[in-house]
Order: sequence, then structure tokens, then C-alpha cells
Amino acid sequence: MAATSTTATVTPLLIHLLRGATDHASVAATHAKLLKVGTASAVSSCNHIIAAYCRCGVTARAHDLFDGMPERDVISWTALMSGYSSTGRPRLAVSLLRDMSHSGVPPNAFTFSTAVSACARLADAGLGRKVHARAEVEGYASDAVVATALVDMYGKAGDVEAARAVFDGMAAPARNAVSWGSMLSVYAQNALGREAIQLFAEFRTKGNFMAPNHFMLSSVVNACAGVGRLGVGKSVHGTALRFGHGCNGVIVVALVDMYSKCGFYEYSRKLFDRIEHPSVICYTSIIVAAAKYGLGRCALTFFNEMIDRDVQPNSVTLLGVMHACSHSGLVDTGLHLLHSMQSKYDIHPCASHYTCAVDMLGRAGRLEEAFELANEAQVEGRDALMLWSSLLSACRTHRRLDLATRAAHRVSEFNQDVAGALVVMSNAYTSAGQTDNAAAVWSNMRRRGIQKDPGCSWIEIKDIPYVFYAGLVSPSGARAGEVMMLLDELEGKMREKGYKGGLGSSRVFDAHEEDGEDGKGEMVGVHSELLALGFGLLVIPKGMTITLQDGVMFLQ
DNA sequence: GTAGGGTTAG
Repeated sequence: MAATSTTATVTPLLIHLLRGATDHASVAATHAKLLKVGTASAVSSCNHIIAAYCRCGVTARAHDLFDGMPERDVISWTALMSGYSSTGRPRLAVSLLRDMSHSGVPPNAFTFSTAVSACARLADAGLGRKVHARAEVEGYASDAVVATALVDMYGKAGDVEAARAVFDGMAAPARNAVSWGSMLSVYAQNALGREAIQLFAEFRTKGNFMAPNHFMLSSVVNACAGVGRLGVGKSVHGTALRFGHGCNGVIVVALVDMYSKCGFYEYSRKLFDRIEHPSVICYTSIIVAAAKYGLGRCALTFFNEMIDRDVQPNSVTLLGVMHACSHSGLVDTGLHLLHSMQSKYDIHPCASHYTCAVDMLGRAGRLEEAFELANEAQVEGRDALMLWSSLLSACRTHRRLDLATRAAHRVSEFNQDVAGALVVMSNAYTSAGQTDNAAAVWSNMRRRGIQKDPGCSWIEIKDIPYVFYAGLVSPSGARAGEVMMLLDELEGKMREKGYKGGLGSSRVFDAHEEDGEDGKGEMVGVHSELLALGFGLLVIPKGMTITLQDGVMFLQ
């Protein structure tokens, strides 16, 4: 009798302990006590223990326990599934969905949302569609959480239309702040900033007066950064302040990033300076911003400051600092970072760090060293394509046809999307006066059916986009002759001032008065950005600012 | 006991 009452009072206490446990040792200790008391084998106890092991990442123990259960309910299956999904084995999580059906336990809404989120982690729309179909058959697809997970899954898998279809299919009451936020981030993550901004406006008018939360606000700010909409970004900044999210770390980071991408480094700097304890991401963000503005030494100061303040840098931070070095000609500092990041910060240099370093050496004209490093780097697949393509461009810029040929050879080994590299190679031959070889590259491309999508840029003037394609100087009605004359004139002026010509991306120009630039190499053919910029310079009022960003132009 | 969204790079 005494034993029974002890069991009855002790078990809930132990379960409570399990819920709060975050490390393997304490979960195992509590598990042992439950075994002693004799209540560890009840289905509900087992579920708690499984969940606890999963929470601290010990899925193997959880699975052992699961295997030993005489019967399992939907929670046992879902808990294990969730454990695998959140510890980097989402495919295994999805396969449990099939197993549980075979064992006669029907899934519920929790199970489907877990399975869908595992598909999201895999970014596998094919698998996601299968799970979606099953949820539909079982009647759970209209559940708010399942539907929101589906929106997120399709978005992460790049199928924006499917995400929107699920979102549109949700009944109005089922659309809560999370589902709006999820759809918003789908647009933001898929580089559809305009759509994200539009959806946010829709939310403000049709969202039943729901208050925007920090998830949504950071997505919208991010969208504004992506499309250079400073005006909207500022107003969202105001909204964030009004709703008390002005101090939210994630929003502040997004704002720092947005202002710098919209051409206002000073605002980024001001915001950053007000942050008391900047996170790694905050530091990374301001370092990247400084790098973009050619403030290499400033970026290094931020980096040293974060190290002094015991903020551990990550792989992205190091890449940002290296970019800063690259864009400010601090080549040896950048190389030193590459070689010391493992020992100093315990960060293993990956393909992007090597690509950045190779690009840095290439820009500086240290092509032999760049080759040596590129050969040393153990890089494969698409990463290798990027690395060698970047080196190829540098060879062309520095008119080293011999090395360009070698780089082009390496690029062709990857047999992937080599069109861009072949165009660079053909341009390299043209620059060297070897027009026959240039023509041979083109005919080779035609024979192999390789096509290069023409680069395209556009400029928005009074909400009308004017689109320009690389090399095509006659967009309908867009004053082609004048554009070309203006570009020639500008290029001439740049040469007079000693610039080697060429215009980079992410630079701010004042209309009719162009800032200096450190780009190298000369114009071969006509870049689409230049066409759009030239057109903009002709038609927009003097003194207005044009921001160039990855081939898109904005007026402010 | 099991479920949904956000920030940094290229």
C-alpha cells in the first residue's frame, strides 16, 4: 500500500523533472528512477522519456526505448519523428510516417505537421507533395498548423505557387499571424521582395487588425533589402517601433542589413552603435555592410572588437571579413585569415572561403598564387565551378590568356552550367585579338546546344520597369543611340581620371555625376547594368540617387 | 508527451 502511494506521488514529479531536463545525463538519471519506481513502462511515461532523449539529441536511446514498447500510440511515433527531424535526419522522420501506418496507428495533425516540416528541412517538394496528399486524404490538410507547415515546406522547396495555393486555400479564421508570416517569408526567401511587400500591405488591411509580430516584420525588412525599397523599409521600421519591436535583435539585424543594401551605410552604423551586446549575426551584418562600402579597415576593427568581447565568429563572419579584405586590397590580411581560421577560431575553411581568397588574389593580379590555392582547395561540384569561373574571369581581366585557357579547362571538367565561363573565355580571346578562337568557342557552344541566358537589368521610373539585355543596344523606344554615346563619354572620363573602366555592382551613383569605382578590365560588349544605368542617367532628374544592386536599379 | 514562421554570405 505504502509502495503504491509512493509511486503515485513520485511519478508526476519525475515526469516534471524529465520535461525540464536538457542534457543526456539528467534524462538518463530520471529514466533510471522511473524504472526503479516501476512506472517507466507505461505508454505515457515512455513517451515522455522518448521526447526527453530526443530533446537532448540522443535519438538512438529514444529509438531503443521505442522499439522495446509493447504498444505505441500516435504520440510515441510523432515524438520520435520530431526527434529525427530536428537532429538532422529528416528523411528518416518521414519514413516513420509509412511505418506507423503499417503498424496500424493512424497519424493525427501533429504527425502531419511534423512530417511536413521534415520535408521542409529536406527542401524536397516531391516528398512533401506525397505527405500533403496523404494529409488531404486523412482530412488534416486544412488544419491551420498543417497548412502553415505546408506553406513553409513548398516555399523552402522553391515552389512558391504551391505555397501560395495552400495559403489561399486556408479559411480566413485559420489564417493567423504565423500563417501570414510563413507566406511572407516564402516570398522573402525566394527573392520575391515585391510580392512580400504587397502581401504585408494586404495583411495590414485584411488581416483582421492582427498586430504584426517580429517574425513578419523581419521578413518584410529583409524583402525591402532584397529589392532596395528604402521607403517601405523605413516605414516598416516605424511600424516595428510602434509595435514595440524596435529592440528585437532579429529585426535590428534585418534593418542594419536593409539600410546598408539600400545605400545608407550611415543608418546601419547608427543602428548598430546603439546595440549594447551585438550578436555574431549583428557583427557579421555590419562587417558585410562595411565590406560592401569598401571600408575594409573598418570591417577589421569590428572583427577585432567582437573577438575582444568574446563573441565567437562563425563561418559567415569569416567570409565577410575576407570579402572586406578582398574589396579593400588587404590581400595578405585576407590570406592570413584563411590560413588561421581553423587554429584561431575553430572554423574549417570551406569552398566559399577558398573561392573568396582565389578571387582576392585574382583581383590583385596574383594569378599564379591564385592558381596554386585553387589547386590546393579540396572543392567539388558546383563549388568548384564557381571557384574556377572566378579565376577565369580574373585571368581575362588581367589579360593572361595562357592562364585563362587553363582555368577554362578546369571549368569544363565539371560539365555543369558552363555557359557563363565559355562566354568569359570567348571574351578573353576577343580581348587578346584572337577573334577566330572567340568564334570557335561560340560555334562549339552552338554545336553542344549550350545557351547563355542574356544578363538582364531593369530600371524603374515612375513604377514602369524598363528592361535591358546584355549586348542589345536597341530596346524599343529607349533612346539607344543616346545611351551608348553617354556611356562612351563616361568611360572616357573614367579613363582620364585613371580608372581602368568597368562598373561593379552594389554601388551608389549620383545622377550625372558618377563616383569612382575600383572595377577592373574594359567593356567587352555592353553590360546590361550599364545600359539600364545609362538610360536612367538620361531620363531621371539631376541629383536623384540611383542604387545599383545585383543588376537591378533603384531610384531614391 | 508530439506541431507552424524570422536575422548574417555568394
